[in-house]
Amino acid sequence: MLSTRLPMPVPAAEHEQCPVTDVLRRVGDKWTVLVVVLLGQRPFRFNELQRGIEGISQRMLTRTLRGLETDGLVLRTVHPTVPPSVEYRLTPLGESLLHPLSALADWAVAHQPEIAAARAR
Amino acid sequence: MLSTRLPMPVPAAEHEQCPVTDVLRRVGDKWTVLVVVLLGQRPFRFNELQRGIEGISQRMLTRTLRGLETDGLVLRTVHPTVPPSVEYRLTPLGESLLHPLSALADWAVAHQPEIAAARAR
DNA sequence: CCGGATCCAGCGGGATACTG
DNA sequence: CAGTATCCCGCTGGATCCGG
Repeated sequence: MLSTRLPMPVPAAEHEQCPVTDVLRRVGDKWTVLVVVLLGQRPFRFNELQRGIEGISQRMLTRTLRGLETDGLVLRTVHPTVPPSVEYRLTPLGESLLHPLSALADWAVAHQPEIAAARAR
Repeated sequence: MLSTRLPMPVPAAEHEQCPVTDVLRRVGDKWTVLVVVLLGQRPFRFNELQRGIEGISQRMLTRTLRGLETDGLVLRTVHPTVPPSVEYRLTPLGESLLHPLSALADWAVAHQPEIAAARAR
């Protein structure tokens, strides 16, 4: 996709709505990764998730889950009981994201000391 | 790190300054990935980079490069010529980031159709 | 050529209160 | 229980001008 010499500029159209940047910005927000990791363990109910993540507000948990649901990474199932209970689980697509995500997570953990050392300077 | 049953909430201290989230937010910003990918090809000079990325402003290119430099991912070399020329290149740490990054990029490209389809609904 | 300084619009994200 | 509706604030990122 990108030539080795790059004589021409990367056109805006190519990175303005680039799927890579798109995914990275989604995953780069404050809570998404944490939610995905938790749902990677097992399905969760809404309040269960909120109790599971210290510091997240109802609003942000809702927004995060809606975003993941919109992208087809999370499946939302409403059980019409009283009181209602809603279950969230990763879709196969969501589970497939866990692999490259944990690869980057491993990199982050492995090189954390180098990054910290660089920042100290 | 995370138990399989999660009886206790993920403490805020564990994700407030988590190295994984830290890296993801850095990489999730608007221009960083693009710059890293370009520098993964060969060293670049400042204006050369700016011409190479359509739409980036001087300010944002500077900020992006400073951030990468601070984290030890990019090396900045000033050649004291007139006019001055500054060369940017990836450090070994920066190059090592390319691998997990491209893994996630590959995932994004591969599943782009599924995500687009999910969003359409 | 390579920035720094300043100003400003937009969005991410938190707190709180209310509802089916 | 599982949200929605408001309000508000800080930070990201863009535009512009200035300086070594």
